[in-house]
Amino acid sequence: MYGRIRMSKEYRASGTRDDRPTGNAKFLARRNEIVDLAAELFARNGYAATGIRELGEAASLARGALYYYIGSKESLLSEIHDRVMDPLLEETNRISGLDASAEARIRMISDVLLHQVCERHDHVWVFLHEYRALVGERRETFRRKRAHFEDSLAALFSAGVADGEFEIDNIQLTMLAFLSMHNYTYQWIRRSHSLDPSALSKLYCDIFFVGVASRGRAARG
Amino acid sequence: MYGRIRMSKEYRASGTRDDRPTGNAKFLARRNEIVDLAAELFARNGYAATGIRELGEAASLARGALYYYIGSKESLLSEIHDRVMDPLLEETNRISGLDASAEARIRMISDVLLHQVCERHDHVWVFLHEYRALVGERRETFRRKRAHFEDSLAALFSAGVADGEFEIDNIQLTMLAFLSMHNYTYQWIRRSHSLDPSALSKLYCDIFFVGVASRGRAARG
Amino acid sequence: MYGRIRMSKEYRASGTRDDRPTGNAKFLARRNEIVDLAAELFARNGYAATGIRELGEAASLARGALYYYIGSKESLLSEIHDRVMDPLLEETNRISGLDASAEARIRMISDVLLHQVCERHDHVWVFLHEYRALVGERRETFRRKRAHFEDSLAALFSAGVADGEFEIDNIQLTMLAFLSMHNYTYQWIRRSHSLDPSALSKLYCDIFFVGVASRGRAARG
Amino acid sequence: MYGRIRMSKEYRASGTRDDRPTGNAKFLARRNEIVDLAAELFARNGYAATGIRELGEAASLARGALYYYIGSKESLLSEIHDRVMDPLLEETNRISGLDASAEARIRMISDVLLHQVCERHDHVWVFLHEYRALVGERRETFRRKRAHFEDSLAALFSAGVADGEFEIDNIQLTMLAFLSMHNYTYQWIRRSHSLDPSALSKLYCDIFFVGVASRGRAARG
DNA sequence: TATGAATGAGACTTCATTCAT
DNA sequence: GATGAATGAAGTCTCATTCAT
Repeated sequence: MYGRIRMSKEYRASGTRDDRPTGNAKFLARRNEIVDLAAELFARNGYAATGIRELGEAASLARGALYYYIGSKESLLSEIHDRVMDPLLEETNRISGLDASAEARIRMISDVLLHQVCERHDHVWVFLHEYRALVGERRETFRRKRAHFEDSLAALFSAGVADGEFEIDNIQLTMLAFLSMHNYTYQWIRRSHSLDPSALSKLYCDIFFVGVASRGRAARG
Repeated sequence: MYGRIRMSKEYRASGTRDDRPTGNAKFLARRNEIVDLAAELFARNGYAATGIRELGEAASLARGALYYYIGSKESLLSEIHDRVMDPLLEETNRISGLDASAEARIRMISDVLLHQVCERHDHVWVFLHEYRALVGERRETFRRKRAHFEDSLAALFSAGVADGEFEIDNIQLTMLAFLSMHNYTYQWIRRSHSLDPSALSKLYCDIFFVGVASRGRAARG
Repeated sequence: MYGRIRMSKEYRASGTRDDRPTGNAKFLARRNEIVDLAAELFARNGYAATGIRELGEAASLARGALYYYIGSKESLLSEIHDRVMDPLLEETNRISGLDASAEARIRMISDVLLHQVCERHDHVWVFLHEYRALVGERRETFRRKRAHFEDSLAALFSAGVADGEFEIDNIQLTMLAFLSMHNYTYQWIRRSHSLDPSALSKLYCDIFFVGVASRGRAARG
Repeated sequence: MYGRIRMSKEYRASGTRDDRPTGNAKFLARRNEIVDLAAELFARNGYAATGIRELGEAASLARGALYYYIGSKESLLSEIHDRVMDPLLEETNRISGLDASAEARIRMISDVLLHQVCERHDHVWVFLHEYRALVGERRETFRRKRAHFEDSLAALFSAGVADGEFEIDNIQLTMLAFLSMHNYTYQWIRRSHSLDPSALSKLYCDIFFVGVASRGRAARG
């Protein structure tokens, strides 16, 4: 809240360069650790409720030193978003281009999604739960990437309809239903469940494509 | 020369009572308005980011007067939770006891859920998104109610399996899949969609019971 | 603190009369009860820490009605002071004028003091502990009365010296020592001690006039 | 868009540590100054009536920076208490163990007490007047120390009786009379009196052991 | 007589962030 | 690379008091 009013270093003079050694390997390694820690704390306690002091303590770093690495609290949040969104988009693009049935490709994306949810649970939590704390340009960038992902997914459903694989009235809503089922998973899954993401993906997709009603399955035997 | 020592309500000697006229109709009406306003602001800006001052301005009430009505910020949050959870539990209990097929009863609950999501969108947003800001006893109460709801839902799926209506391997996960699809809806639905909740419920349930794959539907005629 | 800045009714327009029926018997009786309650609460929790709300609850009176009786929080404090100081001064004046030895008269004042401390413990606590919360004219009035009392007491010690009863180097300090011993008693005495004030007075005065050393007493047989 | 959720230190997850460098010399020196200032303000205006803002102004420190040093207002009060009680207990223990008559040792304690009252008047005022503002564990700790001190003093009076030095009926009450006389001194003494604490101690003790009555002294001459 | 609703100042405290060293 | 000290705005909440009804 404060950071929005006071002009932070990162917004200072457009065009001036940050003096942080963004290319240095040791710097990046340490920064990575800090982002991981931040994701953990933000996921556990919430972004707003997690103080910079707390993060410093977790990283065994005084507040001043911490800022050397992070720039600002919000840039940390932003980085966590990128770490989820960027690999997801890459995979989605790759899968979309594969020569496979729409269902097969959607199943692959489901698998990717749930692997992320399970294996990078902290990051995904922050990504799905705290995105509204991003403001300005960062928010817009994130919104665009998200829209791109949803469009790709919707395109696969469209393709399935075009190929006669699916019978769908409302592509957009169906895509959102699919995504909802996957996304909300971050709320109740815990690593301790030691749930196999691929098994969960199969469960979701079986429901989505075939349903749970017996006569349906039986008839299809 | 002399000042005051503040004593928070939490520490006030037991036996002292709040002077708010909890039974008065006008008081309750005004309080209702304020809770509605709070739900709107919490949903739009987030619970943590919404200040009491902001709420006071929205209610055209000085801060002191505001507290006359609300008790505390967290009690406001708690009330919003109750307003979602209590009717939901009541309906769920009623529906669970009906003499109807498991599928029919689950479809009814889906309908209730989505009506809430659409028509009390602000409250539901707060309920689903900000529950972790509750602490202590309030949090525990809420957790219990939520577990009770999930158990009721799981019981219906179990009943469906017992009656041969459904083929389900993992009741708990299937219930969670069903709930995930519904719950996450609060994230993307907007009243402006002017979406019919019942139609959306039907869409979700058709997917859930029959799936979207064409051959499935075809086979079933 | 607030009352010092905002102009309260009692200070409003000099010359205008308060519209409280100060002569009405029922009014005065109720007011008396309230002052007693206030003394109890102020003594137990401290003046600053006792809220008007608390007092209202103790009196089963809404805040508005309470103000009808009390005028202001500080006027309550002032009244408690008067209830201790005024009888004390009266008694002191009476005793000072008696035809008796200085020691005898001082012993009588000691007795009066300790009866007050024990029997009006709440009022005395407030009187001795919270006098600094009085401001302006009230404070000055109180200070004057107190000085008058101390002067009367010092006069008795002087008389004792003049009569050859006492051997004292510093009258003022000796008077203060005497008063200190008595006054501080409010800190540790409790009604539950069911201590006889007269016995305590005798104990104090015996110490003060004869001391506790054995050879002294022995020598005096 | 997003704000913070405040978490008070009291509720912070155990394991997190304060970031105040409690071992640093410069930090401690500055802290000392602030505690001294606080004692002065608390003594002059009362604990409840002294605001943190006021203290900050006196220390030429913004409120945020002030909290860096003090932790909380009550911890300041607590520290002031310790600064009085701890040396007092230490001295009392030392003196109690000396090989001297009970009267001699009691006179030493009287001397220590009055030196504190005169030379650390602000601290002692706060200690004797505002102790009830301590709550919870702090209050209990303080109460225990105080009881320990009183027990030590009572033990000396007992020893005096056992050795035939004193004639005392009620040890406890006599000890309290002695203490009352000393403690209440904080109320009327001012540094401006430039009173010699040792002289005052002698005055008190002479009264206490021998009394002020002439025939007593004469008889003992 | 009594009440409920309102006021607005001010209480203590925490926050993200900066900067000289 | 790192630290400790500082900032100042904003946070939630309580207070004594008033006044129309």
